[in-house]
Amino acid sequence: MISLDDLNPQQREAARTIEGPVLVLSGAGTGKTRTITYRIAHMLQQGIACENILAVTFTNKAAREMRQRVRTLVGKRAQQIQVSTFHSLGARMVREHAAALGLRPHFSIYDGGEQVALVKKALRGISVTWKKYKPEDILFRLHAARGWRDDTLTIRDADGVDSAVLHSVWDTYRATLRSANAVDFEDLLFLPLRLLHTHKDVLRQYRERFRYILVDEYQDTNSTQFDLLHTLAGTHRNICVVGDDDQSIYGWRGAEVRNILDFEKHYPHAKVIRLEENYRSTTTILNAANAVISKNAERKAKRLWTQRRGGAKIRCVAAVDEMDEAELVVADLMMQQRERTLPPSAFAILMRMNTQARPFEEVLRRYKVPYVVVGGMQFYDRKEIKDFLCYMRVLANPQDDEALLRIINVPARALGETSIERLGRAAAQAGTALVPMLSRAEEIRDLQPAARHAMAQLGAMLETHRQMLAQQPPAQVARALWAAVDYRRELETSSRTPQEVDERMANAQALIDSIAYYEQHTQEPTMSGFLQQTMLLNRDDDEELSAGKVAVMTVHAAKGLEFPCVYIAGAHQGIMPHAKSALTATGMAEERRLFYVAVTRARDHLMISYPLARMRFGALEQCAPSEFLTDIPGELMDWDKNAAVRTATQEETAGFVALFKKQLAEQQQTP
DNA sequence: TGAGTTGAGGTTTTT
DNA sequence: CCTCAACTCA
Repeated sequence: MISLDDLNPQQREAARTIEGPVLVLSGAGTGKTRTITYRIAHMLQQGIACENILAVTFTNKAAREMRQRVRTLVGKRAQQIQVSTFHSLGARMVREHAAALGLRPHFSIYDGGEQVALVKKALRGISVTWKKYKPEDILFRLHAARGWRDDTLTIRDADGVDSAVLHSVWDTYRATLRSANAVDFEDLLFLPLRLLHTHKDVLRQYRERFRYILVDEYQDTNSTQFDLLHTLAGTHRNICVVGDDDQSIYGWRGAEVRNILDFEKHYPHAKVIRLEENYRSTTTILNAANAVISKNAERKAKRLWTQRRGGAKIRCVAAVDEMDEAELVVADLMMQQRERTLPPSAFAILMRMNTQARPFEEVLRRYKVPYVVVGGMQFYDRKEIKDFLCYMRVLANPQDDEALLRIINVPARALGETSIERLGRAAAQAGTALVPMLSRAEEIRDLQPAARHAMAQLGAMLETHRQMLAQQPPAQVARALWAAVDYRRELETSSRTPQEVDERMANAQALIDSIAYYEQHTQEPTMSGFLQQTMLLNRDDDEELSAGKVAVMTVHAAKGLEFPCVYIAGAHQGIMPHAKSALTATGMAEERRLFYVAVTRARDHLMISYPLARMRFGALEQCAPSEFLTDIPGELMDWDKNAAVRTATQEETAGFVALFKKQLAEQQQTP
């Protein structure tokens, strides 16, 4: 049994208001997850059935955490509650109604990289070079212009891009997906929406089932996600959204802050609850954060406060260049660590871009400070993992031409560009996908005998294992195919050391293990089921890997996290705010929110740094301190040590750096 | 097919 | 400056 008395009055109000639309504005560190989980537990106590609750998040990690925490509150029956990401919910709906949406059951899901590849291909097809037209940009425009009813484009503002090009690319893109029996990430939201609007019975069924909807990080929803939620919540309007407009930092990806700002317009008479008591940071840090964010014009008024008094001042440091900045930060970090006997995991170094991490990595490595760069090369980004998954995709969905093209000559089978092109032409003529055409290689006239043979062999191998899939569990088939593929041969040519070969083989092996794991935890395991799940599960929980290490990451990656000691690096004009975003008012507002998110990650200590000059495009460039620094009241900051933030001369800073380095050297000698 | 060369471009990236 | 990708020649 849980008691809502454990919550503060506002949290309690949020947990207790079950019926009707509710907007919970939860500032950073105000116990959002706690409130949500208590709310769910309370709903169950009120007799609401598990299966009538739908909780939607953005990340798998958030979903997992929510499920876990509800479970500790209410026990095993929590498993019955549908807690999922937008995309996994969508994938499930698409899977359950594949036929109605014109898909065959074992459809593939194309990720961002493959979407870009398709756009490139389409552009090449109409001989448009993608110098001026960046594929990512085209893709963004296409998805923004797409209507969910059918796939027609409504281009309002082509803005420099030839709309005929957009239409042409779109047609090719859709046709390719269709013939590959594949969907892209956006389809996982669009197709459910279309389904609900075209099949009233299905709509009724989902509304009946999901009578209570809860949405996390609502400020990050895009217009499709909004429509989907709005459609599902249609008649009952039992929708509770939780979010913080001040932490909306994904506008560039299509997130609409307006969704949260206009919630009361979309849902008249909605109850609005503000969570403003912060349980994370010191007064100093919160006051600084409040000062920065209050400069934003359009926002839901709120002011974070805490019962924690005072706190250390925010330190501000200017370094000579980026390398010096890294030295200063790491030196300080090591001193803090010693003085306060904190583990490395108590520290985070936050930056605007991944590329800024380089000097920090170098210095951390030099001083043997354990660290992780969060968001670098991910497990699923590795070539061997992608190749493995493509082999499995080809098995599960023989129409998946993209997957086949990736692995058709990996390991090398002497199938070059021309042979592949001939295969493609023959397949197009026969009106079939590439995989079935492989087995009919002898029908392809102009093929070299060697290529013909290689194709027939590959086709036979794939066909054999595809048939195995009908009788044997997926992990077993995966193991068999992987052995037959002789991928080690590929690794031996592309790896530098024998250890690397073993390591990369082990990576692929780990995937086979995860198929086995999936089998044990799923009622009707299929290869395509595994793949669909895996495609949506990127950046795996590297929590174990990151335990006990200093976290180096972008501010975006740090959202939702907290650390006793935070360093914000590269806090200068051009980076924070970023020059490209500072051009528009909305961009600027988002940069400010980003800085706000960075500041509010800190529990106790915050140090902000920037280089006075940095190498850029080969030339040394002067850096001015971030304009956001001037918004922090002076009494909260400590910059008298170096006076750099106002106008440090090179000499002043150089002197400071020298002093700091000397201190560091002393530290090193007495470890 | 693969290594070497040239040239452009250089934000963030939950799924 | 440094990286990535397209192009080029052996």
